[in-house]
Amino acid sequence: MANSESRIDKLVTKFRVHGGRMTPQRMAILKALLAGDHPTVEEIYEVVKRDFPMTSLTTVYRTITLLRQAGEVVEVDMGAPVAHYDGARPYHHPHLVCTVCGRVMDSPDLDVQALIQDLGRRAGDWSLSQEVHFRGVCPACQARQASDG
Amino acid sequence: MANSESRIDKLVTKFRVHGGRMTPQRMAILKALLAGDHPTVEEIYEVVKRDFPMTSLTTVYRTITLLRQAGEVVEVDMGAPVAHYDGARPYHHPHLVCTVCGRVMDSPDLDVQALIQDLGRRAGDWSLSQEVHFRGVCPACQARQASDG
DNA sequence: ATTCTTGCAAATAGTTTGCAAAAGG
DNA sequence: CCTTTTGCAAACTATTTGCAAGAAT
Repeated sequence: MANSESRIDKLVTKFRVHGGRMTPQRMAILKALLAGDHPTVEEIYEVVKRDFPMTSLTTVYRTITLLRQAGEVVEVDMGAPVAHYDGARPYHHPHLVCTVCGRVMDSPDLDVQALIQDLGRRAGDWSLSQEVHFRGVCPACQARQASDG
Repeated sequence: MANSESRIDKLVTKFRVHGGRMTPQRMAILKALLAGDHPTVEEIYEVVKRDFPMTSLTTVYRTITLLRQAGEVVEVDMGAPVAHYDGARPYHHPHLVCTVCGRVMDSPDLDVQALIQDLGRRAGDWSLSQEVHFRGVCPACQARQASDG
């Protein structure tokens, strides 16, 4: 947990530096964001409510929005139908998204630099980021599909 | 237009084969879908209304849903905030999505087969499709950003 | 004729916003 | 104290659905 400890510290600092205030709600949201694996707003909300039951969904939305604006959280939204958030690696990088359960996973080590540069040029000079989304079926859902009908 | 003519024919056939009926609304929607470049439901609706003003948004949604179920239309949805549809190439393939204007473009020729197989295996046996989304800024929006502030 | 399709209006789901009360610095 | 943040309720946007009227085969 040493990693997420220091990441928490960085996020707390971020709030103060930008004139923001550190509230119990925000602290709980930061922890839940980092504890989960690409959680949705709803998932963060559920975790936060355990320790801090009076926190509202609205505040989770607002805090995530703030962190996104500060460049400390990355959104993974394939519109299916809810967005997931990555607070651990707040820079664009490739993700795998399960089309069955919606689960989001960081891509294994993959260098897309050369690929997106070549692709962007050939597309007529698009400036592509490393925000690349792959879609497919995760192992758990494959197993479920095999055992069901 | 010989291409989209035959594609229209294929879609019309698809409706009849599956016991569906060909209505003026559906015909207009098919044409608008193929005439546009990755149009949204709203864009299809606007085009359809020119020739067939009494068509409803609901019917556009329902027709697109039907075509998706029949495997004749592919959805490109990065949740930002509306989905775009590709009726010309109804199989999964890479797309470029502009993070500024939302425009969707087919990827230039790109063989992702080897990439997704390697990636899927290394991710712990995900079964990845060729539905790959790259995000970036299109040339038009780059120019606009350069000339604005 | 019978079944499918349509249009409307209402429902839904996720997210955002206005506002007065509460809390941080 | 003064400003920011919160929680609630209401607004909003994209999409879906129930239902009676209308159209296709």
